[in-house]
Amino acid sequence: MFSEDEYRLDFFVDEGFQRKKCEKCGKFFWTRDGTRKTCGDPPCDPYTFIGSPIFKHEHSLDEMREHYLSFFQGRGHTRIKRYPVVARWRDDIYLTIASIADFQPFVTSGQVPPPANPLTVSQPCIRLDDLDSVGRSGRHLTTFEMMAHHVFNTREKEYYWKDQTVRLCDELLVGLGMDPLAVTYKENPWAGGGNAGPSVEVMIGGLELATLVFMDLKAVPGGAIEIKGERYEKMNNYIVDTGYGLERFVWASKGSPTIYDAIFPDLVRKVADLAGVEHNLKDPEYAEIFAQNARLAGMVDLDEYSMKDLRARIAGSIGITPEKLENTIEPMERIYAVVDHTRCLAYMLGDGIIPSNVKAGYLARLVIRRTLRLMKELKISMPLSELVAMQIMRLDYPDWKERFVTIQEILGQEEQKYAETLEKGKRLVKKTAEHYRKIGQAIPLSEMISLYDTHGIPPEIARESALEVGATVELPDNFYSLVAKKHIRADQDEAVKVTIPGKTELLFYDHPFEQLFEAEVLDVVDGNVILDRTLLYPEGGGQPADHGTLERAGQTFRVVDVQKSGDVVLHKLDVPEGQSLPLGKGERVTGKVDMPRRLAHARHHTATHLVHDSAKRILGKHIWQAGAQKSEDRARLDISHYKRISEEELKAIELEANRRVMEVAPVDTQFLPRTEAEKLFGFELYQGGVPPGKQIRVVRVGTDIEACAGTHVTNTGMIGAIKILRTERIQDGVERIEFAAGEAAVKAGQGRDDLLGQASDVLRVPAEQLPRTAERFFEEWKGQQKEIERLKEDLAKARLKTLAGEAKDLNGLHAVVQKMGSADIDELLKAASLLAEQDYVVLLGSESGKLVAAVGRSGLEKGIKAGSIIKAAAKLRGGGGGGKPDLAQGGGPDVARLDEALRAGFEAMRAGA
RNA sequence: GGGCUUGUAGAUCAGUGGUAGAUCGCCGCCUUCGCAAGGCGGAGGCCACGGGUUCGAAUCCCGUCAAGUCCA
Repeated sequence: MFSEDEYRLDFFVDEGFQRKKCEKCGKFFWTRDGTRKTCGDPPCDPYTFIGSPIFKHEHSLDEMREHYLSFFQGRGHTRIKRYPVVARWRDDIYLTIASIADFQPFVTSGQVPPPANPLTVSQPCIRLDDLDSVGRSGRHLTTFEMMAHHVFNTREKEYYWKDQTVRLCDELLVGLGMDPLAVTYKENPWAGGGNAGPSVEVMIGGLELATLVFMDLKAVPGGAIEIKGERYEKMNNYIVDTGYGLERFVWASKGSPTIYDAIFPDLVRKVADLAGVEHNLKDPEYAEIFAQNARLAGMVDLDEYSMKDLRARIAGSIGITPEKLENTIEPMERIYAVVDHTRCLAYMLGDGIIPSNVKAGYLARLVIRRTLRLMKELKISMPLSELVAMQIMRLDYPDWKERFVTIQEILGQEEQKYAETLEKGKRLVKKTAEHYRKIGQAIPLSEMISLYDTHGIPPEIARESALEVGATVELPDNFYSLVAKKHIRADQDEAVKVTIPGKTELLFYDHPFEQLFEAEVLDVVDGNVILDRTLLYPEGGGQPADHGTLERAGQTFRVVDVQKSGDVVLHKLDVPEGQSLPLGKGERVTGKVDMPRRLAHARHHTATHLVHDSAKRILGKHIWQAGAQKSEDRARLDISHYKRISEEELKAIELEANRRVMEVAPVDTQFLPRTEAEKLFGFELYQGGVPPGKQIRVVRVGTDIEACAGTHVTNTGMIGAIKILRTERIQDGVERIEFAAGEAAVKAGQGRDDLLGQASDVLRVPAEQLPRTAERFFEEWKGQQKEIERLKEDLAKARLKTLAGEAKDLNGLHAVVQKMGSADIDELLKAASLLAEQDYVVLLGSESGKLVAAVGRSGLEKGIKAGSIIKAAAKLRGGGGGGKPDLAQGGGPDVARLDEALRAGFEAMRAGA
């Protein structure tokens, strides 16, 4: 917790603010209003701005954003462009959830200077935590713009801190026409993402318009300060992190019943029209329903209160029946949600998320499917892509409009895919429901969970289908929030890295083709040699470690692995287990790089950049690298793409990549300050993940520019050739391309020639005729299989008479026990079953070890079982058998003992009869 | 990254170790002026692929490929 001193600002004193304790929640707040007793935050205070706006003039989103940014620009801040809503520069979150997320982790940690200081930005953010409340509460959104001014102070230079931050905020609000007595600044310690600090919430009319965070603590185990159960200590840099809700500012300026009516009234009207819902806010009684709904929903958390209770309270307070309230409000809730979700999708897809069953793509699919369900409930038949198009058109992003064809295709495909999943699901539910109806039970919850978990059938839809057969299921109100909440955070690698002090000079960047180097042993750690300088490349960026040797006084040691740890490079030597390292501190060694291996890696690495660039040209701008791995004889590149890559596309990519090889284009590498590199080349730099540090290495191969620490050839011609080997779909929305470069490409081609050669040898035709010949052989083979089948049938019929003639009497039954030469199991089965049809008891055996028994009607009546006959007979051949009472088969490896087996079988028949 | 599920006729699916099935669709014949419906008959299956276990595998086990889905 923070003391009062943290919040006692000159500004508050100058302006005559008083610090008070809220009589409802007990929190401290600052106000100019001497009579105020509560903190201003619901539920301590209700919404009062609905119907009576906080600001003097109505503003649209664009107007308010511009007003805000130019306000701060005029007060010494640099306006910067928004970041994408996909947090590609982060590995701990998928989506940009706040403006400060743009600057984490490297700017906030002080490793990298900010793009400007102080700065202002309006950052679109996506949060899916409260997905279920969107549309219902009147205030929740999946997508919002967080307007912000940020300051990154250090011990050396402070721009401004708490006082000026609050002063600017107050000036902005007063400038917009706020009543100075209405605002409260509520004290609220803030913590998140490994940082913490004091903060104030800016409340007016019950609405939280902004949060001003003063981040000056970082999480440290055992730190001196405790907040919300975590230990923290002071940072050397301290950051002003503000967040002003653009949409809330617009809402506050209009005082509309809901935030949705304030920020996109045009689209709400359009979607309402499509759904055939009359939405007339000019009707005071009608508008009051939504206003009251928003006021009361503002007071509660939908997780805690059930919707039903809330509805009853609202209906009571307006004086209408809950039914009327529901009929009025429910369709509009869906319409609001559709408008909100389509804006969310515009941002997600516009910024390049490909829907998938994993990662950020899954979040996109979650929203897509939710929207489709809402549209279906509203009976809107328009394609989803058209609704998203409307959102894109009202935003000023030209590149999105350019990319719309792709977005349209993606959405169309998702819509179709979901329809198929539901269609399949409904059949499955009906079958399941049918089963439980027959045994007179309701469908158990476990079954419903399995339907959702395994087959993706939402419980509402399952219940609907099940109802047609007759079963009910309970469904918690916040089902989807629970799902999304679990999704929002990415995996965080908790592996604690021990940094080893010292620094190894990396020689391979400046001298990529030198083989020999002299070095001194700095240290030996855990069996690894640390040198003061090295030419050996440590594993990283999907490129495996170099191999080579270290030599000392005529003794040579093989280097089998090279890893980077902090600023040092560890060389693992091939030393038998249990033996200590033969090298010691301070010794001089001569190192040598295994050059063929290094070159193979370099070729594959540069080739990876070319294949990536070609894929982008052929498939579209939505292509991002999702991973890559190189080796000596092949490399693989994973790219985001929404459908399988066709043969033609693959060939086009291969050709395009090889054209770049033939152009013999130079490969440029340079170290640039991170912020400058980002400014010059954008986030497309980060294809292979985000490298740490101030300086990043930028590799330019033709039109492809990436941040990359790997070793490359110096021009594309050195690659020689690129041969694409195959593609694989490693996830929905991620395609893997495998290819070989250089010698490996030639060898891969030769390998394929070998396959063709071997196949043509077998069929004795030239390779050109292989497809035709193979097809002919396959067709002929199928025809012959059928012919054989028919012949066996005929053969069995032909033998029937002979076999029947050999029948022996067995207590009034006709028994046939015969050897059938080398007949196979099918022939035996056919003959035996034909005989059984004519009421014989049959046991047939072949020299190949097979036995078949069959029993006709009379035999069955006497209780003779074919299975018992077979078991007795097969036992003699060292095997077993079984089947149904009227037909059984068996056999054993002891093929010679056919006569004995038949005799034993006959005995079993006699015993049964 | 992990879990679960699936792959059988053109389509949808039965088939839990013993001769591969149903429905729809397709073809032919009957009926009709013609069409639909109906009746009769027929074609159509490397049971995804490769191994293993077994006398015997669509079925059990392992692997590969393809697909669906939930979660991190």
